[in-house]
Amino acid sequence: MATIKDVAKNAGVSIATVSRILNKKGKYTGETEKKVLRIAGDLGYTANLTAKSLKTGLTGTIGIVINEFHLLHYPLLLSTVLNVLSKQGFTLEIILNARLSECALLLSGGRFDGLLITDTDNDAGALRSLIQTGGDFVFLGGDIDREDVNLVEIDYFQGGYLAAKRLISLGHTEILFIEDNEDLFYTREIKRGYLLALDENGIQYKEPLIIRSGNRTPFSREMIGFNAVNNVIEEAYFSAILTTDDKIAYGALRASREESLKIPANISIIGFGNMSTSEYLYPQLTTIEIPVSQMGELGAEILINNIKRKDNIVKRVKLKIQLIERESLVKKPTRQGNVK
Amino acid sequence: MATIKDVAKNAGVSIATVSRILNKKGKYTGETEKKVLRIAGDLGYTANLTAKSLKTGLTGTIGIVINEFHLLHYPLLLSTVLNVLSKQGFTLEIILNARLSECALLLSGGRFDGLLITDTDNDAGALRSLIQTGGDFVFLGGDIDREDVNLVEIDYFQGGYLAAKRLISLGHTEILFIEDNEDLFYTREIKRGYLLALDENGIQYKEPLIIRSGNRTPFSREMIGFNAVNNVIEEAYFSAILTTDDKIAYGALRASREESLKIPANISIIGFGNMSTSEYLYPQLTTIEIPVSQMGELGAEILINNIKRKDNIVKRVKLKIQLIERESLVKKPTRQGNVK
DNA sequence: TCTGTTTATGTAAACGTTTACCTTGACTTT
DNA sequence: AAAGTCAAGGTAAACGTTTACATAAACAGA
Repeated sequence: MATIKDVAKNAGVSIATVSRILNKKGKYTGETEKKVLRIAGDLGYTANLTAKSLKTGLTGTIGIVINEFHLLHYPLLLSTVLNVLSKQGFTLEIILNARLSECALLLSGGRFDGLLITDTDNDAGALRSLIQTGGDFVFLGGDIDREDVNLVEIDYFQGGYLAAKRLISLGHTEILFIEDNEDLFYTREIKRGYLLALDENGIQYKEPLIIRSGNRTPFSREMIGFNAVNNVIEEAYFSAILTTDDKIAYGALRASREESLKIPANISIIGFGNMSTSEYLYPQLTTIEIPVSQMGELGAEILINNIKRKDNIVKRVKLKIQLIERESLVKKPTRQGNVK
Repeated sequence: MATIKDVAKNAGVSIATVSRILNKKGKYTGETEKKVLRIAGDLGYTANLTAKSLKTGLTGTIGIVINEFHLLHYPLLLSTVLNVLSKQGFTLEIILNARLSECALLLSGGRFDGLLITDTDNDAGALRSLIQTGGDFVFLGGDIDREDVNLVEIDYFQGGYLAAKRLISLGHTEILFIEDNEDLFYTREIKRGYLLALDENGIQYKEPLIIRSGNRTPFSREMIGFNAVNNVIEEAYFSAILTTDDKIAYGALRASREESLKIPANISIIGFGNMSTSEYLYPQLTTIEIPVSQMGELGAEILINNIKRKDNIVKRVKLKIQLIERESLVKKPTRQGNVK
């Protein structure tokens, strides 16, 4: 591998001159420039980015910490973040399954100019040492208590609340709630919204109507929804289903159909996440749209601004959520009992 | 930021000793070890990985080049690659939209120990200079002519062939083929398989039955499928649909239903990719399963072996593909004409 | 007591860059 | 012609590590 030294020697100039020409900095004649560039080309010289980073203290790399990579919205999040970053000349490195307590090490390890942190654990001590590093980072969603860190979050609570309220306004009072991994912050938030809507409307929460799937279930999300409906339908009546993931809704839909229930005539259903396919489903799935692209874009922009301009104003954004009404949502049927 | 020098000074030892203790290499007493570790902790010392990389020539980072990030299977590919790599102590950096000609620079830039390259362009010159870097890389799929590079690929051709053959065996002769971006290698391969199956069975290919979506369509994949059916159904009869993506199939399914066609009674449909939700669709979608996890796993393992053991045996794997038969596939209906 | 071996630690070079500062020579100004 | 300015390019330190080699002390064997 040719180094700047080799180029300098072959061109008969000092390495300083080569560096200046390659970085287009400082003064040099067109003649030496041509010579150096030719030699560099002949030798197949490529600058060693590690050495450059060591000297300049900049790597051009952003790390993104992700723990639940299987989650519905991460592909979209990643791709929007990547787009913003690559336009600004940064690259993205994915850090899988890192606790918040490891983030301080990551940030001070010199490999990243900044960190995007998703769905992390709420660990006050770890957060404190992360702040102490003096490095730049932005949380994308998550259960963060402190007010003095950058955070772009999604109002999941509002999503659960809106969805449940809409169902109630259509006359539904027995609403089956099928939740995802209960360790996840967003799952808890959606449930909180659902329960508040019930409470505000004087609806008593009935026992088997909340399905917890446990935090490390071996089942797919679709299977969670499928099983939930199959299990509950024998035990209790419900006229609507609220889920924390479109995929759960797909499973619930299938199970309902297999019980010969007509959707949405017998059971209305609301998903979460608005997968691109949900609009084409039969029936088209009513769902909560979460502004994942916006979160990624904003987060990446805030981070880059912090890195480049070092403006230290803390940015906090809470993004609103939208209910997309489609075919799977109708008024509560007048007949009682799960019709077979 | 505390450096190894600070630790050495504070502990009253040389930086060599600190380095030895921190890396558990060479000899030292338990006493100095304790002292050094305490000081390092007090100072909040973290090793600078950039400096370490410069010295050792190893970064512990693998780059993965991805151009069509929106493709169905990349999330799964990424997550399996990440799993293999993180178990071996490597991290993954995503490089978006890099032509093959840029890969040589990436590999010799010193930032990566190796490169995984997906869906790249077929550029013989670029490939030659990539090989010349002497660095390690593995292609994951793609249109690679040369036999002397590592390649894990999926037999898309076989997928298209199998699917079409199965449709033909069920009596279908008018098969609507809806394809994705025709710039993509896998799209071309699937079509090649489809055409061979037609040919082998003496079926004349009929004009409007191949839908090309152009290479930079602004439409979603679902919309491509939806539009295709809507446009062709007025012009020509078909009893089966073959697509290059499950999402296209979702759109085609929806459009067929809106034309009051019963699926699969009137039209059989086969997707590509086996999305997790496709099993729960109504009707359950028959589809081609592509071994994406296996490709990622194998590719990552081959790359790591090359990096660690420097065994230079070229590895070439072509992974077989499987037809998953589900409800959306039946015999050709006896009645002619698109029934409304 | 001398020699040889082992152990713990220090010294300094090296990895490949960037850049502050210095030198040289040419050109301008008076 | 002296002094000043400027352009072009060189010198060498620095970034934070690792590690080959050197050194010194301790100890063993004779």
